[in-house]
Amino acid sequence: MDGASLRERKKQRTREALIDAAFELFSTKGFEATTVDEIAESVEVSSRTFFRYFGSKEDVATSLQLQQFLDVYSALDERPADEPVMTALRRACVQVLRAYEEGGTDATQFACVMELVQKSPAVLSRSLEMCTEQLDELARRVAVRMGVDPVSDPRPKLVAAVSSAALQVAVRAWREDEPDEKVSDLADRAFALLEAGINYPAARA
Amino acid sequence: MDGASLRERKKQRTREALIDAAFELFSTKGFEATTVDEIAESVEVSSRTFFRYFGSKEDVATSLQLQQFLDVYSALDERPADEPVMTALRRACVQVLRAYEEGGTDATQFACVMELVQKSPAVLSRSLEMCTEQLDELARRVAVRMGVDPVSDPRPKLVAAVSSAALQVAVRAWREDEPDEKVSDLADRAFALLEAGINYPAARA
DNA sequence: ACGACATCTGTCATGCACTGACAGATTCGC
DNA sequence: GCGAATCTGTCAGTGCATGACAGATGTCGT
Repeated sequence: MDGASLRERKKQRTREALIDAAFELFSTKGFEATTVDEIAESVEVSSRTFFRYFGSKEDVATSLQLQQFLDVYSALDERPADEPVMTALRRACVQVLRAYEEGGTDATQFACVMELVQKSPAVLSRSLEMCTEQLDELARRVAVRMGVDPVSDPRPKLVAAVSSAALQVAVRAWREDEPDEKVSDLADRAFALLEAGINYPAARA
Repeated sequence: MDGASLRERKKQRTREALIDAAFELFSTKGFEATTVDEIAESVEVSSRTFFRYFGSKEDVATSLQLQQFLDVYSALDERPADEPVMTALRRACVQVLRAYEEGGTDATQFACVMELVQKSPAVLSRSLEMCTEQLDELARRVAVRMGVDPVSDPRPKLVAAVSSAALQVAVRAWREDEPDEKVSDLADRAFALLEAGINYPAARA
C-alpha cells in the first residue's frame, strides 16, 4: 500500500489534507468567498506551499474530475475489443459514474464538485479546459480501438469530443432539470441517443 | 447606420478601439505578457474604464467568437424548415465560417483569435465557458426547429453540444494538423461524419 | 551515527487582475 | 442653459500567482 518513502507519504498527506480542507470551505462559504490563505491556514501550511501542490485555486476543485477521466480509461481497457466504440465508451462511462454514486466517501465530494462547477464560473471554466486537455488522450485510445491513425483520421477525435459533450449534457440536465434521476442513467440515455444517430427531421407542420 | 445618440456612438468607438488595441498587443507581445494597463493606455483610457467595457482581460479576446455565435443563429433562421437539424446546422456554420474567411478585415482578427485560443490557456478556458453559455440558446433554437420541448427532451441539447464539439475539433485540427485546409471545409467534413453516425466498429484483426 | 546532499517549506517582495467608492466631467432631456 | 442621468478617472484595497532566498527536513552512503 505505502511502498513510498516518508517524504512521499508526507506529500500525499498534505495534498489530501488540502483537498479536504478546500472542499470543506467551498461547500460552506462558496468558492469565491474562500481564499487560498484560508485553505492553507486550515492545514497549517503557507499559501506558497499550496501553489506548489496545485497550479491554481480552481485546480484543487477539479482534481477529482481528472481522476474520473483516468478511471474511464481503465474501464475502457476492460471492454471487449469487438464492441463498437461508442458502445464501449458508453458502458465505461456509466460504470465509472455508478462506482462514484455508490462509492461512500467520494460520493459527497463528487456531488460537491458538480455544485461547484455549476455555481462558480471559474471552476466551470477550468473544468472545461481540463476536459479538452484529456480529449487528446481519449482520442488516442479510441484510435487504437478503431485501429486507425489518430492524427490523420478525424473520427477518433470526433468520437472523443462528442462523448465528452454527451457527458456534459447529462451532468447539466441532472443538476438543472432532473435532480431525481441518477447521472449514470442520464448519461446512459444520452449515449443511447448518440448511437441511434442525431440528424433529426423537423416536426411535421 | 448611427441612429444612436452621441453617447452611444462614443461608447461604441472606445469599445472597438479597445478591441483593436488589445489584438494588436496580443499578436505582438502575446496574451499574458500584455497588461490591461497597456491596452487601456494605448487608447488613452484608464484601466478602470476597460473593466467597465469587458468583464475580464479574456473577454476582449473572445468578444469576436461571441459574435460568431450570433451570426450562426441568423444563418440558421434562413435554412429551410424541412431540412434535418444537423444538416441545417452544418450549412449554417459553414456559411458563417466562409464569410469570415473571405471577409477582409475580420479575417486577420479571426485568425488571431484562433491563435490566442490555442496558445493561451486562459483564453481557451474563457472561450469554452462562453460556448457552454451559448449552448442553451442554440439548443432552444434547435428545439423550435424540431418542434419539441427544449427542457424535457434531451435531444436538442445533445444536438447543440455535439455540433459545438464538432466545430471545436475542426478548428483544432486546422491549427494543429491541417493548416493548409480551410476551417470551413474541415468543419463541413466533421459535420458530414456526424450525420453518417459515429458508432464505428473496431478494426478487424 | 554522522555528514553531504537533495528536496521541501516559509518568508519576503513583487506584479497583475479586478472591485468598490467617491468626485469631477460629459451628455441628455427639457 | 440647467438639472438629471450617465460616464470616467483616481484612489485604495483584496486576492491570486510567482520568483528568490534561506532555513528546515528527509535521504543515503559510509
